[in-house]
Amino acid sequence: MPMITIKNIADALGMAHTTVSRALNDHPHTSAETKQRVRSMAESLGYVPNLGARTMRNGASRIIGLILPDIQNEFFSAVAMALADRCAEVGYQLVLGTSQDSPEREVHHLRMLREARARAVLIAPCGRSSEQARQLLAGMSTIQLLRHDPKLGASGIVIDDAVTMSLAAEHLLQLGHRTVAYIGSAATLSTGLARRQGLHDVLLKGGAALPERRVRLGQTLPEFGYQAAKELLATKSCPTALVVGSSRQLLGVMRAVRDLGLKIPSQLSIVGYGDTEWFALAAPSVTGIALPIQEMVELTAQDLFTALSEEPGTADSFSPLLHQFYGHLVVRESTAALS
Amino acid sequence: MPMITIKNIADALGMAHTTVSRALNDHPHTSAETKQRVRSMAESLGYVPNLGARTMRNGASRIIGLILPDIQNEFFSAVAMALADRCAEVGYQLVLGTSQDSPEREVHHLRMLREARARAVLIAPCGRSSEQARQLLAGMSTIQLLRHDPKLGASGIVIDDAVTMSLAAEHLLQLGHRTVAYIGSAATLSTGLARRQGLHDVLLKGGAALPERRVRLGQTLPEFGYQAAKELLATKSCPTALVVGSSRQLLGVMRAVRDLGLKIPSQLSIVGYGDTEWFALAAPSVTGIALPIQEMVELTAQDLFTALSEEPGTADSFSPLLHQFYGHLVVRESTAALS
DNA sequence: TTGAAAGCGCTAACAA
DNA sequence: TTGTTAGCGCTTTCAA
Repeated sequence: MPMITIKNIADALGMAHTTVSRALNDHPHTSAETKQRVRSMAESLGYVPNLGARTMRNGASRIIGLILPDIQNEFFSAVAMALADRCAEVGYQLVLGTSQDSPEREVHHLRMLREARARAVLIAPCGRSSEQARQLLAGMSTIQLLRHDPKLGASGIVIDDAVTMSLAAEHLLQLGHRTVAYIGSAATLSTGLARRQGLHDVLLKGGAALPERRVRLGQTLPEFGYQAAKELLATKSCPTALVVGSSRQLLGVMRAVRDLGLKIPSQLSIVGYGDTEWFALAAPSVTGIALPIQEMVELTAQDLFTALSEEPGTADSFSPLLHQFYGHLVVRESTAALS
Repeated sequence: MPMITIKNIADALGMAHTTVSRALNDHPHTSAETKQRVRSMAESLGYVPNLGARTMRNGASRIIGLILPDIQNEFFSAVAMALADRCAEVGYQLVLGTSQDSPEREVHHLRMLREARARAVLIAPCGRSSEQARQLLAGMSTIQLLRHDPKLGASGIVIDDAVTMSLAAEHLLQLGHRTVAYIGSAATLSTGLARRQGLHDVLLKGGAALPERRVRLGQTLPEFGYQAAKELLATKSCPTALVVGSSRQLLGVMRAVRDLGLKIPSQLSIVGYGDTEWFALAAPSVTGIALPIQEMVELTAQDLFTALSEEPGTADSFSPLLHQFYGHLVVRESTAALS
């Protein structure tokens, strides 16, 4: 089955292929009759335009790149879902790449996107982005998402993790906790750093230190949470409260707590970062910090369209702001006053 | 910042652009010295190949299309994640489209993929795929995934939902349940139909009918599960067991059960389809049917590469089989013998 | 081993 | 309103 081109249509209709092109693109100076004839012929021949040719001609494709560390994370998958919808609505295609927090993978995807002449790139930087990544990004309209790396540009749509995480600290201080532990994502991520910092600072001010030995940072996987929780909770100086910076890690933590036979919240209070659907169903239900995902996605889509409506040449000029969002605490059964 | 082309490189080096092309593509009949000179010049000029031009020239792109109903579903997001990795490994780009179970959206994505001359398409059909979708798919290497629509081709990688769901029926019969209700996905989906059928047939054989009035089919969203559960459990002839065909719906069901103040499992046994991570953490923990997601993804990737290694012209000839997988029951606290 | 020429499908000037 | 010509960047003949 050979691909039909505008030339085939032109031949079949005995006209020039440029006329066909104009008719298909609804060019103003074209007779209504021609348009009609061309379109029905295109239809009956099964014509499918060649995006590659169009891209070459126009110098830009209709591809939007989305680079996320991971797409199992409900946070990221919500973003991917919403953006996929929005892109389709305006006739763009979404190319998805997962970096798995690896700078090499990140740069690979950026390179491919550049090769495809992507119209814009949405990226949650891996935290150790290479110089090459910076250069590649510099040539494309970029929106940083959920995570922010100043090296890659000023603009971004993020959560103020320090302030948001401090809600957990205040909540626990209020309940009388003074020995708090933390499990979270690696310090190489902007989020990992800020969350820990926010927790640390407020706890300290409240007279509760967060020493290294009660902190475990690592991959946002259930497995890491499990290991870290086992380590932290097996010590003699067992903390009275535990904050977990990633809902994926929290899954593992809950399993560990169950294995260790710890009673929540009487023996240990737990606060999770995020507010995944299962938090309310867990035994006991988990106190979490709800994040305004929908609002962030909304703004991202808006920024994206602003970027798309600008000249393809002027990269990164559309939105030089860092938008900060804030979460709110949702208290459930997993936290209680220190008895 | 203008885009560098092979012509620019050629000019800078005083050679023909064809030589540059050959050097960059590691063509056999090219001197090692030329290759070296060309490559370092390409590097220093910041050359980025134009995929559009290459696509036009070759008649095929390096794009893989992935069309899923939804990507929040852990089932689908696991697939998307794994495939994104695999595609990147072999230098392909993954274009993600979400159909939201709408035939129109589905056909839109297929059309765009065809326009982009996608090398292959992986699709979980929406269940009411249009004739146009069939035609578009016929021109591309296709692998049906997780769901199967015979209209769109014989091959596919799916779960034998009827047999797998019958595990739930057997389990409940064994526990003495005879009044079972079912909440699941729409009958337009191959999965929706098969799951209900599998449950129905085995229950009937065991002397427990599954009448219409104890069945609610609809969208795989928590909200639908919530409503459906409220309806089913508020009746006088309240069932003693409830099977839920979608883990997303189950989230809503659990909320409804909690709102209604029903005791699980003493007043109601619950079996979920799938075995999401939170099943083990819920209160009470949920009996589920674990599905071999990883194995399926593995096979999908394998089939995909077979397809890629074949001639671009010969669509759909690579894997004319329907691979069926089976789940297994994981018994937890939410099911108990009828007292 | 390299160069010259042609053409992939499309659109934008310009001419008719 | 339509046709002619040219060129986007690349690879593949074919010739040198």
